[in-house]
Amino acid sequence: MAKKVTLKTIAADLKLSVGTVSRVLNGKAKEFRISDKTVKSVMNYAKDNNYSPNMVAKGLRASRTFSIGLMIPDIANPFFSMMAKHIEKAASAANYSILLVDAEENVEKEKQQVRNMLNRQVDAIIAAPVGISFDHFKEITKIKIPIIFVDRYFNNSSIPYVTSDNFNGGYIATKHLIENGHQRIALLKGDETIEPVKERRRGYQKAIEEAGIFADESLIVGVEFGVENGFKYTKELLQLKNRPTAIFAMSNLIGLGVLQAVKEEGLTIPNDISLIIFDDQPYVSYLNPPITTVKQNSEIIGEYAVEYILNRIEDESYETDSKIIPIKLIERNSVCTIR
Amino acid sequence: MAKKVTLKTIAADLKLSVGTVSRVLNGKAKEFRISDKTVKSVMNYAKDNNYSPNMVAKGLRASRTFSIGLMIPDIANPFFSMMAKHIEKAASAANYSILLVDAEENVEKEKQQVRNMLNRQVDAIIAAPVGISFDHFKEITKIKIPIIFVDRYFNNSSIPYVTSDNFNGGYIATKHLIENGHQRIALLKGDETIEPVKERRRGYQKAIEEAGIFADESLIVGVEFGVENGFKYTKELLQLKNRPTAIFAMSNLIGLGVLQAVKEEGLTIPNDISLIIFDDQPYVSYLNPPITTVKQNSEIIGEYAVEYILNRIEDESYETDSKIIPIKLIERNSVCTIR
DNA sequence: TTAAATAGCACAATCGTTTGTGCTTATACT
DNA sequence: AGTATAAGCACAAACGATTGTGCTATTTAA
Repeated sequence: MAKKVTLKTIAADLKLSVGTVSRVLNGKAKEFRISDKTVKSVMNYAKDNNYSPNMVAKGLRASRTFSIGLMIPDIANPFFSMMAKHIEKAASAANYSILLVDAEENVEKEKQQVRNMLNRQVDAIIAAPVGISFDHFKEITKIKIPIIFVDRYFNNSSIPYVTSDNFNGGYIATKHLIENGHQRIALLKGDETIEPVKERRRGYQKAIEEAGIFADESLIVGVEFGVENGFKYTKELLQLKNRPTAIFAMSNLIGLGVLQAVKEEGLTIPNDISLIIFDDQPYVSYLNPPITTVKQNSEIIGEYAVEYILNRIEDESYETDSKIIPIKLIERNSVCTIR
Repeated sequence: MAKKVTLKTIAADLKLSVGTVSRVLNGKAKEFRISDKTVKSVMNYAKDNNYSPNMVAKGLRASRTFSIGLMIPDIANPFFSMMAKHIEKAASAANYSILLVDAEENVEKEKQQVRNMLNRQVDAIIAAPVGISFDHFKEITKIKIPIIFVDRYFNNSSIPYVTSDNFNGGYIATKHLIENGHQRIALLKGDETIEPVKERRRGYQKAIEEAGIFADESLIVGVEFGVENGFKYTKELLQLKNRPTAIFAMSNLIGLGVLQAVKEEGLTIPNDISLIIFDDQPYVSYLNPPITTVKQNSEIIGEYAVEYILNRIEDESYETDSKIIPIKLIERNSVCTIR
């Protein structure tokens, strides 16, 4: 139990004042004309006993902790864990640490933990919010700490966000299906209080309209992003007398549910039914068949988020518009051409 | 910019001393015989202005931050993100926060960030270490803060760990293959400086020996946990004049690489070659074919780790043996029976 | 030779808490 | 009436760092 070496212990051992030691260690020796001899001795002592500053003391004094709160609805979702990875990478490169919270898609935990983050004096918050309500996030802006939403966001809020081009994603996926002759295209969506879900749906609908296809509302189903949701509604869709020829799944998890249901029904993709999944994951190219997806760029999203945060921390008046990151259609073999 | 409400501001407004306010807020009013009137006024003021304590000040004073450092080699790996989820859940339930670092499988970053965690005065560390060296972790024990390894660990260290029953995992997977008539079973492994890799290999070898099968060393290949590694070595295995009839892949990512290579070679699983993957993931049952896997229980691993940490924090003398969590063979359709 | 300038530090306040000790005033006891 | 006892607080130190100001001794200038 080597006794902690602090400025105080250094000062005592060297018979200096803690102020002097602090200045030396912060490279302010010249500025305060500390003698070279003193500088040397402090430096050596620090190296030898490998002193390193107590960040919480520093944080208290500076009201600045060099930490960023990261609020994620489900860190086990590969989309989010990928994003988290890039956020952590960018943050640590700038000497910031990440305080991670998994909100478990639960608004109450989210509220409570946002509070906790503030009590811990994080310098900023990056969040993929869970639900509808965001009063707890508004409070943050009042306290004047930077915040940005990633992936999910709120339209009726002035808090900036970075997200994928969800509208275009919905549009090109649907259009791709239409160009391959599909007319009855099911949309298996998530919770529609979530903006990206609305956007993807808008894109879907625009493509349908443009093509002059009958917009059958009964083909638009689903209530959340999970596997079960995808499974359950696909089952229902497949019972329809006038069954869809293609399904557009709004998340990788929903896509997994679709796969299972289709399989259980003894059907095969793409022969019996085509499928496009929103969100590309490493494993989808190994599925049977490899699935055509809309690929989001979580790296860019993460990097942009911390870039914004960092700028905002340095300059309170720094402002940007929210950012929409382009998506890409990755064609594989889950879409068949009709007629 | 509502001015921060602190003990000081409360004390000033109520014309009390900060000490008194602190005691009231910490429920020590009786003990220090603070009058009911004072208690009421402080409580009300606190509610109305929703005071909540500055955790960094608290942390400085108490040398206790209620935070746990979580060091993960690759948070985007679904196995780790799942584990992280459970760790965060258990920790936050106990009012601890998680400081997350993605070491990027890089020992240097790991070292540096362990240091950072200590500077930030985390109360404990949970780590899935990256590599061979662990001097930076030994230092931790000297500082007397609790630490536990998860998944990966070091045998020649007294630091406790929770991990899967890797030996048995390797054993039953290989045995399952043998029972299905396989004699030439390839082992596609990760970096062998990692203990779990050694264990899985030992299990594999025991099964081979027990069965009295020729142990062909040329069937044991691979150097790390990534997709490319799985791809590259599978290609090589498939070039062999006397090709293996089965592959046992040591990680989900290696498994993906195997899949790709097998596909590129125009072969199919399980007809041309059988496959078992160590580590079950949600998507594997949707692969073509669904893959037989060895399932690890990341939930238990995560929960046990924080349980240990918490006990250790409360009681310095608390000790447990390292824990080996049972694994399970999940049979699907990637193993064919020979003869 | 004396005043001014500079070198080289020490001192103390501060950030927001917690906690040991001490100081009044009021009540109780004899 | 005089002294314990207790009630109800205030004061101040401490955690580890940063930073504005002040103090002393030496050097320089006049």
